[in-house]
Order: sequence, then C-alpha cells, then structure tokens
Amino acid sequence: MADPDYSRSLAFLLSQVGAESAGMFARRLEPLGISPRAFAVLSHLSRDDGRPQQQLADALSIHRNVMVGLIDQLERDGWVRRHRGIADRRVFEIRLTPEGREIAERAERVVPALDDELAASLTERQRAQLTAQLERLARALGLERGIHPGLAS
Amino acid sequence: MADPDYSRSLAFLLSQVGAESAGMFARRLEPLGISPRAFAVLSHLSRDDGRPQQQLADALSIHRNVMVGLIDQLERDGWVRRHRGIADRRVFEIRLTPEGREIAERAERVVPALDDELAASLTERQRAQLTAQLERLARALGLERGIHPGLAS
DNA sequence: TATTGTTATACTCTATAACTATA
DNA sequence: TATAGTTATAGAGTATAACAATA
Repeated sequence: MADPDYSRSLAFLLSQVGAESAGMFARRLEPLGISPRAFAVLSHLSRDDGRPQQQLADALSIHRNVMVGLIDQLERDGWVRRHRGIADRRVFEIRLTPEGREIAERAERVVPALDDELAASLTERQRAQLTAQLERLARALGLERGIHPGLAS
Repeated sequence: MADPDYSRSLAFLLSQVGAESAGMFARRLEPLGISPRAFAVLSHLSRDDGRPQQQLADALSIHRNVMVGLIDQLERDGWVRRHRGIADRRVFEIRLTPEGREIAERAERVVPALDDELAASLTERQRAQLTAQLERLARALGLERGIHPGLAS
C-alpha cells in the first residue's frame, strides 16, 4: 500500500516530529524525576525566583488549579517552598531551595544535549536554517517564546 | 524578565510549533465532526478499504481496545461498516460507506490548505527546505511515514 | 493454544465550580 | 466585590486484564 499523501505535508511533519521531540524530552527528564511542566516551573523560577503561584500560572499558561498540584509535588520533592507574601498576605511566593536550583540547572542541560541529538543527521548549516525557520514560523503563528501550547490547561 | 534559554532550542521549537500545528489541524477537522484519530482511520481506509480492525490498529499504532470505540463512533456516524470476514470469521473487515468516502476526501483537503497557511510566512524556497529537513529528521528519528506518535496508545 | 474483537475496571487528567482568607 | 490559593466533583481518556468466538 502506498504512503498516505499527507505523510510529506508540512503540517503532518511538524506535528509528527514535534510530538517525537516532546516525547524524547519527557523521557530524558524522567530520570531526574521531573515532568515537562515541572521543568517549565523550575526553569522559570531559576530566572525569576519568588513569583506568586498565580503569576507562574499566567506566565506558563497553566491553569491555577493545576498549578496547586504541581507546586505541591515540587514542594514534596524539596525543590521549592511556599512563602506567605508580606505585602499581600493572600499570595504564596514560590522560591527555589538550593536543591531545587541544582536540579533546575541539571534539567536545563538536557535541552542542548537533546538539540545535538536531534540535529545529528543535519549539517551545521542545515541545523541553523531549520532553527531559524522554525522560530520565524513560531512568531508568525503567534506563539510566544518559552510558552508551550502542549502544557496549557 | 529575559526569555528562557531554551526558547530558541531546536527541541523546544519543534515541540512548540508541532503542538500548534496538531492543534490547528484538530480545530480544522472539528467542523467535519472527526477527530485526528478518525482522520487517520478514514484516510487509511480510503487508500486500502476493508482492512480488519486489528490490521488498522497495527498500521496506525493505535491500541486495538481503543480502535473498538473509534470504529463504533465511525459506524454510528454512518461512515464505515463492519463486515464479518468470510475466510476468517473472527475478524471484522471495515469498509467505507459512500458517505464515508466523501467525508474522507473532504478531510484530506484540509491538509494542503493547512500547509499553505503554515507556510504563509516563508518563501517557496524556505518552505521546500523546511519540509525536506523535517522529512530527513523524521527518517533519522525512526519515524515512519504517516504514523503519528501522538495518536499511539 | 493463539488471535480477534469486546467489555470491565481502575487510574490519570482535566474542567468546572465552589469555598476560605485576604484585599 | 474581587483576587489568590485551595478543594471537590464529575467527566474524558487510557491502560490492563479478562472474556467469548474462532482459528
């Protein structure tokens, strides 16, 4: 039987390769005991520590109800702690622990390693072209830097 | 606050743009009343009608237990029918109805239309390069033509 | 014994709404 | 009244195992 017509389509290839890339990323995070969503939170905090839960949820397009369980898990793992806000006593500021900062750094090293692995079949020039075109595409589609639609809820 | 380092990574961009492409595809199928999985089944049948459920499941990497509900729905919609196999009376051969063949053709037209929309911000040359590199990447990653890892179960 | 299709069960996710404490 | 965080509930989806019919 012939290959389906759509198997060479841009939409299908983007979706197919993207799902595989997301899967590879999740599998490489698994030994560290963190989910892709937990990665997003840890990485965000490592650049901007002490954000309230609500702001974290907004920034990552994750529903605040879901954020509760995420932070619960990260707190259980000892990577973040909730600190009651002083100016506004309704909020919990989320701060990385030293262990949390370390796991965030380890997790972020997964990204360039995976990039190299993904690009192994491409020349340096092809890799740079592909990255640039994907970024142009992301902007044209209205996707924001660092916000993954697959994590939204 | 600065953009995260990973926002320009190949892995992140592939995953980000891929998830958006998959979402756009699903939203464009929705008015036709079919899910991405139903699309995969209909499209497969339009090229190779009358396959048993088990072979459909294998070909699309969808678990046979899930295939039962999928075929139930397609049958309820009037787009396929189960025919008891003659040579092997255990199997149900799945055949498109005339209405099913028509909806399959309409659904398949969604793909080139979405491709054009996705590529609107690229030159013809860039689009061809991007498609070629994604296809090379898909083969290098061991992905098979027309098999979407996100549909697997 | 193995395979096809099916069903039942439990488990995970998620969406929605409602609650509390603060503002 | 509105907002931050939380909890409860129900619904969708999925994985696992087991079943009947046939090979």
